[in-house]
Formats: sequence, C-alpha cells, structure tokens
Amino acid sequence: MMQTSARLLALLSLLQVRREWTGQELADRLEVGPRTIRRDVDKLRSLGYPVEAAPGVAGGYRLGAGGELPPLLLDDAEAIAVAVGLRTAASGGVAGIEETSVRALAKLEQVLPHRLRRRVSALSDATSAFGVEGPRIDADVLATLAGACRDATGLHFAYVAKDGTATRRKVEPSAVVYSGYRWYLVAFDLDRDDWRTFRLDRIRGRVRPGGRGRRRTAPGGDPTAYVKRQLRSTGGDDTPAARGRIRLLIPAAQASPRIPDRYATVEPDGEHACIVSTRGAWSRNFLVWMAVLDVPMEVLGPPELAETARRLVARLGEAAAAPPPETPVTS
Amino acid sequence: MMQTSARLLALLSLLQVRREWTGQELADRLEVGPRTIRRDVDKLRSLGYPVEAAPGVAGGYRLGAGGELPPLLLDDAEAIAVAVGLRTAASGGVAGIEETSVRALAKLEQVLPHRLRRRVSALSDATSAFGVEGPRIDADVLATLAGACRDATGLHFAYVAKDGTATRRKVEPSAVVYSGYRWYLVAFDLDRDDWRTFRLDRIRGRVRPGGRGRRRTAPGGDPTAYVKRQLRSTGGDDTPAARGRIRLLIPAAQASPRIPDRYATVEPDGEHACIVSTRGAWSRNFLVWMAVLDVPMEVLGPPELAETARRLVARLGEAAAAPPPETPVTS
DNA sequence: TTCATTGCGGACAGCAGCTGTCCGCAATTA
DNA sequence: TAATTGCGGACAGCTGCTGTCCGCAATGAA
Repeated sequence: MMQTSARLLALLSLLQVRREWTGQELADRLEVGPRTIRRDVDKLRSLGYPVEAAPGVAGGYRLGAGGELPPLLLDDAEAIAVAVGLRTAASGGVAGIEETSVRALAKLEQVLPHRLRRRVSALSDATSAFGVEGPRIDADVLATLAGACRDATGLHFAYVAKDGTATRRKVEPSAVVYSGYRWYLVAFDLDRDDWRTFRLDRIRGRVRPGGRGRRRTAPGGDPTAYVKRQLRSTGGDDTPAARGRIRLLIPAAQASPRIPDRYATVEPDGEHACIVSTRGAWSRNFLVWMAVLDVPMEVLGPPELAETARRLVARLGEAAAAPPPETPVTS
Repeated sequence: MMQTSARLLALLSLLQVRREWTGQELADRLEVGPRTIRRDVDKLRSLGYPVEAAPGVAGGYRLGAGGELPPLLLDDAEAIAVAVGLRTAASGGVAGIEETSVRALAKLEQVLPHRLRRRVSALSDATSAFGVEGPRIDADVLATLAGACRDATGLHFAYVAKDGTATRRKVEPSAVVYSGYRWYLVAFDLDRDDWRTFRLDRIRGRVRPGGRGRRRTAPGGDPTAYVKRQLRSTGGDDTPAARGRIRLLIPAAQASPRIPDRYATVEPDGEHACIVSTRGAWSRNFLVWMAVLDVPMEVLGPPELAETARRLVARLGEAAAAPPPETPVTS
C-alpha cells in the first residue's frame, strides 16, 4: 500500500501540528494498530527525530527539539508567512542574514504551489512601502537569481551599466552576494567571455532562464571576496563623497545598537560623540532616522544633505505650525 | 535496514538541495539501484510531490511546484533565517500576516535545536532597533504563548493591569490575537474563574508553563471577535483621543499605498487631501513616516503631536545649521 | 540522420521487514 | 490502589521492496 513511508511523514506532520498525542489517538488517525505506532516512533527516533514520550495517564508523545531539524510541514498560510518573512529579511529588513534568507527563499519558492505564489507577491509588495532605506530589490528577482545559481542554469536579462548604456546579457551565474548595502550577481558573461559582477538594481525587466549552463565557480573560489575586490578596484558609486555623515553627541556605544548595521556605520568621535556614515549614498530617510534618535546632532556633509535637512525642517515646521504660532497652514 | 522510509525523506531532501539530478546520481548517493530510484520517485509522486523528469541527455529529475507543499528540509542557517524572518513579520514588521507568522513560528521553535535558538534570539534582538513603531513585543513570549494555546497547556505569568496593579495569573490560554495594533492573549483565568484578555505588552517577566490544562474555546468561538468586543466595551487605551491625525495635501488614492495599513488609516478629505490617523496612540515615528512622504501636511491633533513635531524640527534645525547660518552647533 | 544518454515501466524471484496479536513490565497520576 | 499509558519481546503471515533484465520512448549533440 505504500503505507509505511507515507505514514512516517504523516506521523511527523501530526506531531508538528499538536504537542501531545497518545499512542491510541495516533493509531486511530493513521488507521494502524498501536503497536505499529510504537514501531514508527522508534523509526523516527532512529532517524534522528527526538520524539519524547511520557507514560502514565498524563502521558503521550511529543516532538521535542533535537540535534537536527525535522522536515517542516507547513500549511498554506504558514508557507506564505514564511515566504513573506524571508523576503523582507532578504531585501534588507534584517541585518546579517540576507544571503541565507535568499537561499532559503529559493528553496521554498521552488516548491511553492502557484496558487500561493501570487499571494506572497501581493503581500510583500504591499508591505515594501516603508522600511529601512536602501536600493529596493525585487524579491522575485532575488529568488530567481539565487535559484539559477544553485541550479547552474543560464540567464538572460537586460542590464543598464553605470554610464547608462543598456545591454542584453547572457550569463552563467555563480553566486548572489550582498555587500552590506547592495546586491550583486557574480556571473560568467557568455558574450564577453569573462566574469562580470552585476548590480541587481541595474537589472531591468524580467530575468529569463537561458538554457543549461555549466556550473561556474567565481574567480578565486569565494564570490564574496571577488565582489569586494571588484568594488575596491572599480570604486563603485558608493563613493565616500556621496555618503551622508552626521555627528551625534552620544557615545558610539549608545548609538550603535540603535542604528541598523546594514545601512550605516558608527565610529566614535572622542568619548562623547560619534560619527554615523551611510554605507551608500545618503537619502532623506537617513536624516529622518537620525532625527528619531532624538539626540543632539550635526550634519557633517555633504552639503546637499544639510540642504535636505533644511527642507525637511520647513516641511515639519509647516505641519507643526497648526496650534500656536506663525504661518497657519490651511489648504 | 529502515531504508525505504528514510530513503524517501533523503530523496526529497536531495531534490530540494539541487534542481537537477540524474537517476544514476541519486542511485549512487542513496546506495541503491537506479530502478529503485525510479520506484521511489513514483512513490513521491503518488504522495503528491510533483517530481518532474526529462528524458534525454539533458534530462534528470527535479522537484516542481505542485498542489501541496512538500516538507521543507532546511539546514541550520536556513532555519535561522526563517525563524528571524518570522519573528520580524510577527512582531509587526509585515502587515496582515502577524498571526499566521506566530503560528508558523510556534511550529518551528518547537523543533528548533537549542544550539540554533540562541542565535535566533541574538539576531532578532540586534535588528529590532528600527522598524514600524508599535508596542514592542518579545517574539519569545509570542512564540511561547502561541505554543501554549496550541498545546492547551496552562500558563503562569505576572501581569500589570491598566491601573498599574501587578498580579500573578494562572490561566488556560485559548488564542493569541492581533488587533492590528496590539497583541492580546485570550485565556481562562483559573483564579477568577472567568475569561480574560491580556495585553501582551503588560505581561512582565517570564511566562511559565503551568501544567496540563483543558483545551479552551473562547466565548463565542471566535477569539478575534471576542477581543474586538472586549476592546469596544472597555474602551482600551487606543481611544480616538490618543490617535495622531495628520492631513496630507495629496489625494487619498496616492497616499494609501505609501502608508502601512496596520499602522494608520487613510480617509479622503475632499478630492485633493486626505487625513491619516494612527490606529493606536501616536508615536514619534508617525511624524517621521509622514515627513518621509515629502508632501505638504498639517498636524490636526492631538496637541502633543504638534509639540513633538516642533521638537523634531528643532532637532533637525540644529543639525542643518552646520554649514551656513545661525547657531553653530559644536560640542 | 544517427547515436548516446536518460527516463519508463513490466516481469520475476527472493527475501527483508512490516503488521497485528498477545504478553508482561514500568512509570505516572488520581 | 487502580487506571492509564508507553515499552518492547516473540511469533506467524504475508506485503511489498529490491535487484536484474528487458525493450521502448524522448531528447539533444555530433
């Protein structure tokens, strides 16, 4: 009947749905004898899944935390939640786990039923309106690229270079790398017959699969290191000149935990102050975030940032003017 | 041997790790004959997992997206990414899927090996610095409570009532509910012998398991509806008076997509303006979000919000003052 | 076109191992 | 103390898994 294997999966699933089951309940559910349940539990244990059991009238079986993660059996809604969570984490919502999130996302999206996929897109689109600033990356693209790297398939896409020229690329991808500020694709460009790194935010339109590719390993073996080298040599556009710099009159130790690492760095400036620099070009949001900290601060540069700060002050000034003083703002 | 069931799981796992496998590769990996692999693939298919196969020199097996989600086999790093993603989603980072995220989180954390658990906590603590404002809820507490509801175990915790009096509660939980602004626990209070709703942000210290409980169903059957009724009757502190209200000089249709639904509502005010109201009490961040929109606006109330706006203006004004004009700010 | 590669699945023989039954034992709680 | 619940040995029967061997079909490269 193909029972025994299916039943093991079903058993695992049942144990994840509820905490406590008596052997009899499980037996009824799976339509076998209690003895078989005991044997199945043994099997799960010998597979490494820690099924705990307690004898007595309050007893039963439960799935505990073991050395290894059992296969997760998610229902539709839970799968959506996981996918959405991973997408926000990957596209910059959570520091430090972007690349892992993308890997997990690729794994999940590969098997995600189509009916769920649209709901995931809908949900994560709706929520990407806010969030920590940074180049906005489409999680679909991210998942597609990560999947292609894993599966060693070719890719076609349109790319806009730094100087604005648009090209069509045919590549064999190797890895997707997050620099702490931007996403890059390390790939072998078939037309140019050499390695290239592509900024994901410069990829336009849909990314299309491009047939079977060879499995490629980035020059030097470590794609992250490769991207770092490339960025150093070409400079990138994350030039220091474009970075926003603000001096906060609190010690660095106090500021750091309140500032997302992926977005800005904090360096001490003496004992009682520190300098916060954006990793990439500054944006309005940088200012706003700093203002929220509600500590004395000073814009060090660039001048445009200070200018923007003044505009923001004007904007907020208008808004705040309602109750008492100057220029009453009415439409 | 215990092979056949274990092998099915292993096969599923292999198919999730890489996209393309030939039958021979799989056979070598699992140390069985190719014929057995074909049979196993058949078994997976008959279990509902869509294993696609292509004949020919470019052929092989792959796991496709099917009608049902197969068990996800995550490695350690991926599991951490999933857990962290769910935690941010649950504690308010992503609109609309909070409760589902909590459910998935409870499922995952139940089986998460201990060595991974601390890393999850470490990562999600580090990243909770920013994000959409709202009562800050510890994801650990959330997962604990959700698990207790699912497993129908009792709970002990310390609770601070609205008037500030602290009590110890022994309850049998029924459900964890998200109002769109706050988290609530619906539970049967054993000492008071009646149902109560508890605001999660008023729970103090650790939540402890309190022995076996009965499975409880919230009055009326629908915990969400129950919480809504309770909130309406007691008023809660999310009174209209505490809500922040700001008028934006753009049509509601333009504003809505840029404002997280879970945090604020947008109502049209004539054709060219709209009024944004926070769902709960306003916070500094409300101002900030509105400022980021960079459209003309007007604080309608409450007065404290306007006052805060002025403070924020002053803060930014200092900062902006650096380059040219008035009061130079130096430490 | 031709050939190599790869998946498909029927038939068969041998036997591994799964199943249910029956049993006594141990732990836990009321 | 009694009831509940899990544990696991023994056994008989037979399900169904495995490897082998076969010819067929689809695909892509030479």
